[in-house]
Amino acid sequence: MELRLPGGPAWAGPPGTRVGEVLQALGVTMGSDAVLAGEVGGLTVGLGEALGEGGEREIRPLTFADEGGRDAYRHTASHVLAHAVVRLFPGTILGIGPAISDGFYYDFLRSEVFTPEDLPRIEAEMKAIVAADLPLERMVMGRDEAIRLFELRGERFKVELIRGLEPEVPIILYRQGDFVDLCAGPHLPSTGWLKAFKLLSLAGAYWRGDERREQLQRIYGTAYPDSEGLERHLVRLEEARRRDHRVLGRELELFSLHEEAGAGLAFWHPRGGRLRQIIEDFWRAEHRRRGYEILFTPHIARADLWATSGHLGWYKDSLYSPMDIDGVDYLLKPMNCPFHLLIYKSRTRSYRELPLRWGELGTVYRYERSGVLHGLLRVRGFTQDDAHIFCRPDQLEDELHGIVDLARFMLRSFGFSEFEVALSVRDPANKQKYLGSDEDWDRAEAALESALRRHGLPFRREEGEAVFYAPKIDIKLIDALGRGWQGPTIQVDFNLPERFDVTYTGEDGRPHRPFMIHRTVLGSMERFLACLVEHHAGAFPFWLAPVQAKVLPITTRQLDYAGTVAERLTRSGFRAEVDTRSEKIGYKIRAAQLEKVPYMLVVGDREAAAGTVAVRERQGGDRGAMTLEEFLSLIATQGTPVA
RNA sequence: GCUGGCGUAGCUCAGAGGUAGAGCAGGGUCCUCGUAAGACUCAGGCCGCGGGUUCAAUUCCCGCCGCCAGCUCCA
Repeated sequence: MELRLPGGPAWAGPPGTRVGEVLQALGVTMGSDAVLAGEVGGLTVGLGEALGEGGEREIRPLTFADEGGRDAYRHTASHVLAHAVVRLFPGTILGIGPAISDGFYYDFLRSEVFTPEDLPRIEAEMKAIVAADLPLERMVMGRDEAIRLFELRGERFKVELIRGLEPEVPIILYRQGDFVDLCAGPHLPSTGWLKAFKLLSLAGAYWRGDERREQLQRIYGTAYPDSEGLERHLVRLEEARRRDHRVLGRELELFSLHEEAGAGLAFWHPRGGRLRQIIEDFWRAEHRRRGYEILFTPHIARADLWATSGHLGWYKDSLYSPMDIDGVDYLLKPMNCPFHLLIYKSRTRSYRELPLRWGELGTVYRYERSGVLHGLLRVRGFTQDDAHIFCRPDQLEDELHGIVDLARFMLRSFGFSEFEVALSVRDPANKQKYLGSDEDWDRAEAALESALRRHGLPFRREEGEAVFYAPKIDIKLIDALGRGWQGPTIQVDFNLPERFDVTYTGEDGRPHRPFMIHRTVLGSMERFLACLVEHHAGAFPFWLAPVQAKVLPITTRQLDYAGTVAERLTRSGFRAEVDTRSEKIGYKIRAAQLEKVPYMLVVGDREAAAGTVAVRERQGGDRGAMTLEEFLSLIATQGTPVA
């Protein structure tokens, strides 16, 4: 058989040769900081794996920079973790232990609970296993034999896993010393290849993610080929903690949550309120510019309406209990769409008036289980930047294109430039479980896809991910730390137009069913604020900053002048405040800096006499004195976003 | 909802079966100062809520509420 490096030399030899030997013969350097695994015929293979039969194929060396190499590395770390745990805590039953995007975990069943104090002990044991440099031996075993082996060891989850495997799938086990695990691999050749790793946290997790099954204890960790990589990861975690919107939200007085009021209900403070108003004003103006109308609808409606919409059925877990009004049940709205449909139906619609683009900053209430609530990211009452578009089939693609364009424009304006786009479409093998005609689905999916292509946006096509009534586009924002945040969602809805029997009169004088697009750009005001806070680490760009300039008098002598300066700025439409405390200038600067105010205007006797301000930037420091007019023209262009 | 952890002043955190302390923040007085913390002083607490054990509970036990890390789900 013959193997060839991509665009490189070839190797020929007998089947059964190990991947590592082939790579070595081809002059590839292997090791923790070099090549960790290989890829043959599109499959990741461990270096210790013997190559099967096959014609001429490509062999690609994988390092930690490749997903395959990284996963092999971390997956091995998870085995070392499990090995250490069964050594320290005999009788522990193993769940599963995969590599994940930032590290690895392993799930364990054990009657006693792990405590944070156990982690260093387990880590120490892991280091011993690494120091012993135990080779990882890959074994293929008969099904019954494997089941017997794990039954003997009391590993009932492994037995369950094996029983669940398709008969033609080979049962692969990996052994390191006295530790054996069911595992498809691949792995590093030996435990000594692991260099830097750390156990990070403990959590509960259900066996196979099913809450009806046993709850296991999960240990999370991460691993890198060098301590610098691990250190960088830990610094990143620290940075994420530093940006936590729950902490910054309190420190910057943006919002609060109150036990007295109930979990998951947000209170917007004056500073947060300013920010929200700026966002909403910008949102409304941009929507009007793009042909949207703004609607306002109630917060409650008769339960019948939610029966018509179908929410009472398939959405009932998210609804709050009805309230009785004059003997009729009313529900708090979980969505705005039925209301917009009522407005649509308030009179007959002509093909001439389509598309209708109707937006609403609509506050909705959805029950969320207590355990999932999280700051402003997951709440029970929130304001969506919702809109519904009713259009003719021939307008669908342009409308979708326009929405994507609006979404990008808005997000760029708020400082986001990186996105991850997913297009969720039908499962082609299972078409009957979806509402709506084949033709409509094809049209909608094609229109969604072409809207993305026209924008040149790279996207992942996810078959079978669409909900039963709508294909959709989901756009994730990537923040300053590379984390993803759910942003715009665009759905073509095949359910509600039918249920509400909405129509328009076509050129032919006959009723036609319009397409209904459901979309949000920011998601919800609450979640978007959280996202903005974390993305900017609380240091909002000038146009969003709740306080744009803080006037800092050197002594109380300049209080009057400082007041004049602030007033002048306020009258020019900026948000300015004076620090009137009797403190030294260093103290006031520090305070303003911690408040993350973009501009500090220091005014002493010199400035008061000359009618100037000494400008200090949040980043960049002292910019020297300038007249108030000069400062106003400096900030004049910063009052609006630059998309 | 489940598992584990946590809940003491606005914030960060000490403390202990005999009913509480620090730093920062806040108020006051003094200082009037030139680019990241001036001095002194005052006030601030149903020790999350309810029940139990005890002579005595904020401390121990139980329940509830809330928060944190996850599981699951979603805007």
